[in-house]
Amino acid sequence: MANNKKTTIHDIAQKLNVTASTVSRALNENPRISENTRKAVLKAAKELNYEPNQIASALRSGRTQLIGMLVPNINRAFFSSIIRGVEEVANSLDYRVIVSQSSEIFENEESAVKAFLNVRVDGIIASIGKNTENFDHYKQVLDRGLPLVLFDRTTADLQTSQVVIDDYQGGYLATSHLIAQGCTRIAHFTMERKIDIYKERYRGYTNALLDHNIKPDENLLFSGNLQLEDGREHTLALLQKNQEFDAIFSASDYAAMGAMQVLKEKGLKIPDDVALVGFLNEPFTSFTDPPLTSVNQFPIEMGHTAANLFFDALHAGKKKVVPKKTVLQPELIVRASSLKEKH
Amino acid sequence: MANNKKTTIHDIAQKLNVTASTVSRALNENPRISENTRKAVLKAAKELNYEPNQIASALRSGRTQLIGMLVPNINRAFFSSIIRGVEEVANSLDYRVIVSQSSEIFENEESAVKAFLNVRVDGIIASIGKNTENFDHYKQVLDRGLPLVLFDRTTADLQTSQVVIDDYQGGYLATSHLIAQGCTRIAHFTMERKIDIYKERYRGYTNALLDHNIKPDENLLFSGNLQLEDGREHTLALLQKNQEFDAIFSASDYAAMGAMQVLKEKGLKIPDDVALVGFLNEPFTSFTDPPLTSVNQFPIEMGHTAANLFFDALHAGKKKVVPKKTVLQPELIVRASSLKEKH
DNA sequence: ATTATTTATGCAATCGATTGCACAAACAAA
DNA sequence: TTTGTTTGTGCAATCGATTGCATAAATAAT
Repeated sequence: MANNKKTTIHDIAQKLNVTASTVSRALNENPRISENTRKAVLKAAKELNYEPNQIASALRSGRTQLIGMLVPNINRAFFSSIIRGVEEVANSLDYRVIVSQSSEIFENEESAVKAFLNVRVDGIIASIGKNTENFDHYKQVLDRGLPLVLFDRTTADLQTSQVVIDDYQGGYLATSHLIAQGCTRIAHFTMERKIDIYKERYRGYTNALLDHNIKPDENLLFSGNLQLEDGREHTLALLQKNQEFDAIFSASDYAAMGAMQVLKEKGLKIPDDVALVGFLNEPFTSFTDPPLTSVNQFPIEMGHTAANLFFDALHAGKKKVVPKKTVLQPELIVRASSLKEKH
Repeated sequence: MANNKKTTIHDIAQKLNVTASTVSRALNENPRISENTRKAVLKAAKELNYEPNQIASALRSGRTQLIGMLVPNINRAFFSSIIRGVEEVANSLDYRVIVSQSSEIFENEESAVKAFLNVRVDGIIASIGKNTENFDHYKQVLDRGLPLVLFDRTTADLQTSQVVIDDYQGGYLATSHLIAQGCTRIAHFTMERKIDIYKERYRGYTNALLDHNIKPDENLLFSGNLQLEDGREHTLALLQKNQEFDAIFSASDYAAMGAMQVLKEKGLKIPDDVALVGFLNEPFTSFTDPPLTSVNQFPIEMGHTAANLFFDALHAGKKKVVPKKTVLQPELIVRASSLKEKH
């Protein structure tokens, strides 16, 4: 049973007294092959335990059925969920996903893209690193006529399809919700970056305030890295400056978590003294005490969308289509950290 | 600048009036090539902006520099961290990782392995699905002489390298710690599966009790799916049965989280009334209130180890080496949920 | 100076499938 | 019957790099 040599289309051809071309066409459902030979080929293929060599196929056809996927960090819930989403769609279409991470390091990003091109992936789905300002490696992808889809962290410098969530709307939803809970002095934790996402969340926050006739107060605005420690520091600063505040909207769940810790340490009640809203809907948000209200970005859906955009571009082929930009609507997941008793 | 046609070794060869063989050898640092031509080739390659076509190389050489990696779920912290670990080692050696998930469905596992073989990966690193009992697809991998490394969820049915953590030791550490905190009535949440890992944790639990002259009590043992809801149910059952207990060691953080919720709802103090220890060290464990003591499995290290075992097997080549089994030692991360004041 | 060895390169087959073009056979139209 | 189409296969080149074997040139040994 253990055929040591893998069987090729030539073996099938020989067995049936036809040529490899015929076998190849039969296997690829080419309409020019008669029903009889097609069946015979399929039967022989099964008997000989034939498995196609995708490498050989790829070399000749130029199609590897591989997608290169680049994320900043594989083991961040948001990104791993997006990978999952992409993988689901890709596998169902018999494509495979090669994953690399940049770890937010520009050189890694460059070399990963180069490696993808060397293995001749059929295209790339990527999220740009935080510190990336040069996009030549991505332009090479486009120059080769390969599909490139950017997600979450994108740039206007590249004319290509992208999928993002409506960060503005996320910020607006979160802030409006806090206002609806009766909060008027709402602090905001943000990050200053090239990336637009934080600016958008901030803009949503500001506009929500203005729409409800609340004047934004610079004293309530804090900029940092949005890690847990940053959240702690911002909150301590708020308390020490003796700033009056009754809510915090953090552009990241981690910083919100830091705030929660400090507030509890200081004996403040959440949400009654200070209501709290984060962003990302990290898995841990439902396990904190109180559970943390947050903005869901639907990462798996985002992965599906990215994959679909990818295949749209792939099937469009050479006829350059107008790049599509899909904006997903976020959802505010209200939990106890911001839900006050009726007032 | 935009060379539309990619340059090949033939272009380089032509430019230098040598043959493609020479160019190939020069690029692969074959010692039979003179220093001069090597340099000339390298220079010309750079000038012509040459990028190797790995597909062509793979077809001829039989080496794709691709590793197929199969996990139950990409977006589980434990697995995504292992992927990260594998990826770090692989990329540093110029290998790429193709990721697929089985979602614990046997058919997916089978077809993923088959797909890996079709793209001619150089080997596979995998964690077996919960319900997998037939290992023929993995045997095919071994039959082809390809390296196969199993991690975390393995089986004795396959003669191949594997890396696991010492689940027994994890269970023993956790339980001993609770005993050291003065607990004597320690409940255990486990799961009944083909997989050994839960049995081992349970065995560690039992032996730790026995070693401290505590008689295991069947009334304190609960079996389920170890999800949050299971933890809630088990805890409610404990309370309703009016079982005396002063600690819970759950084989999963999620079930431990369920226990924490119920205990708090019932007004019990953690750890003073009931001390709590989980397993996995999920990211959320440091964010609960109180933070949850848990057993760290070092997933990134596990990924590194799996990758190293993979490359060991790969370099060993045909000369079948004895499969290695690496057992990583887990670490108990003590947090407030189990740390009592001095007593 | 002649033979033996080493060094550097070329030749041509090969990996396994795909595909444009040619062509024979079968069938339809006139 | 003759010409025109359609249908089903074969031929042979091709994708781009690798590699066993042969060989010319350079060097060492006798």
